[in-house]
Amino acid sequence: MDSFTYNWKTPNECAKSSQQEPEQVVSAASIYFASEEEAIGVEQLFAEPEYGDIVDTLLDFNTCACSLPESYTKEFSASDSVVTNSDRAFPLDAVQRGLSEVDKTREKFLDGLSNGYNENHCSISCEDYLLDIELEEEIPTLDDVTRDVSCIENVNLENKLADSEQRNCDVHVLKLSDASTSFDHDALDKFEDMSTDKLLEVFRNMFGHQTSVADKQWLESHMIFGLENQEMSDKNYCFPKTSLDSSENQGVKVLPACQNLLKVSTAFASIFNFRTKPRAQHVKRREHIQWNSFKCLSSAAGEIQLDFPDKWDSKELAKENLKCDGTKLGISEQHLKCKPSRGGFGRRYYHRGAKVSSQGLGKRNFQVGCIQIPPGLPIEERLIKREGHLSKDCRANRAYNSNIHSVEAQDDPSGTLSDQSTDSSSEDDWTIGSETRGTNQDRKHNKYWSTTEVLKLVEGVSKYGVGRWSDIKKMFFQSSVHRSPADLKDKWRNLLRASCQRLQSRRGVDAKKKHGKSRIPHEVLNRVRELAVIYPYSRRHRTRISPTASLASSSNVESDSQLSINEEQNTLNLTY
DNA sequence: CTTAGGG
DNA sequence: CCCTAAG
Repeated sequence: MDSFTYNWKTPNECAKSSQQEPEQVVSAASIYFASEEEAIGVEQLFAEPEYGDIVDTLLDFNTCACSLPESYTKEFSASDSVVTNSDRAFPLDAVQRGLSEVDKTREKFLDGLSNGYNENHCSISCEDYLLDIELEEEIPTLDDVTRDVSCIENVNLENKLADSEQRNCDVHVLKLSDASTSFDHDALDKFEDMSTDKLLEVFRNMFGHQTSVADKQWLESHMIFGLENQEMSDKNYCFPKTSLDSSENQGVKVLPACQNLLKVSTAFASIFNFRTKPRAQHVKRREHIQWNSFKCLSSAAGEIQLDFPDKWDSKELAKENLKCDGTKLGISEQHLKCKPSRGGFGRRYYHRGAKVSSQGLGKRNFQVGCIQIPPGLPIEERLIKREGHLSKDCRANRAYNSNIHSVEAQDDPSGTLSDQSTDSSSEDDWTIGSETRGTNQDRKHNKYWSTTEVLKLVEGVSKYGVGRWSDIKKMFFQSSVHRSPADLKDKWRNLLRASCQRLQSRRGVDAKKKHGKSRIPHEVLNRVRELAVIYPYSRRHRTRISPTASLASSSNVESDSQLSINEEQNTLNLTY
């Protein structure tokens, strides 16, 4: 897997997990400073008295400027890469030596560091810190790759990424080498002839600040490293952006390990970039610096495992999103209960059901709690009427309750579309809901549509067209009991609205950000618009609105749906 | 039974 | 998400 595995955990957690997950232990050194200033920053941090011990034992700044993980060195060494140079790599044996000596100091250090930092504080700080760094615009994350898929086949993109890891490494090495071809290595030789004082002066001129370290070898290596970084930044090199186009996905060029490496180094650049960051900002982030620096250094000693924070892990992020959805679900349902407009029929109706239930009719009432009973009829009559008027959904749910497992056993016949996460979670929710619905569940399924489901819907519409909802349901949503054809229709209507709104917001002021990021990828919405042009949403609606009417009303204020219909008509008029 | 459309 | 009208 990745050469870099960072556990952003507190010391205690790390100590525990290091025993539980030994396979995640990285090779001894796993810091890679993207810039000279990063290294200096760490050095300055540990130059402070309270960290003096740890500096001497953990990091040997006299002998190295940066460190690379063993696997990384192996991978790149054959290609004459910029970043691999043995005299700049962290001496592994030194680290391991320090490892045995450092136990007591480390404990002391951990105590000192965690003083005033409870675990929550640490994690929050890390998160805040990470949020503070704006990296996403520059580097596409793995999550972006998997989220911004434009068609369903790309769901397995992650696997492709993993499979092509080695190949892409070569690509990167080549690029890196290219970036350094113009680098004047001969100029570096003169460093050897310089005195230490001269080197210090050159160092100061080169990096803009004085170093407290006067070791000649250290200075040389730092300057070489800085020059090379300068070279790379002059070239404005960045990792190739991943194309979201499905036709190019076979050659995904972002290597996760390298990507993460870049992120880590960029993060450090952000921390230790004293020249570009205002002083106040630096001071403000001091606690972050200490904590993150500690983590990196500890990981260099192979003691503390560092994991990538959730923000960088697409799977974890997806899980978080699911969790968030669940939370939102709860909130929204609570909210719905309090909303007078919506709560109207559902809650009142439930109270009637409870009355009936108290008269010995038992659990059935929970199951029909969603059916509206005409008031005034005797209870028995109401029940009979209810049975006759049982909606499709309620019948389906009843059947579902009677044989949950058999329904669950059904699988998606298409086989290409797995919606396990949403299905299982929603079904779990539903199982719970059916037991407790009497008290706090008015609506049967207030389950948010996942991106996968939206993709399936788009796929279905593109295959069958708009209007054949039951066909789409049979074909793509057979395993999703809680998505009725009407739901698909409703969702399509909402998607249409969303895509239209997005179009409008792009024209004018981008007010969408107020409501947070839409989870629906742009590509999907674009596809929805395409399909809306091909398959007009409503034939009835179209015939109802005459072209003259649309022209007459075009100057007036219109609702989004009407506007979208009119837009479709205009497009259709143009194309036909 | 399915769909469109309103709420 | 639910309901109703219409086919």
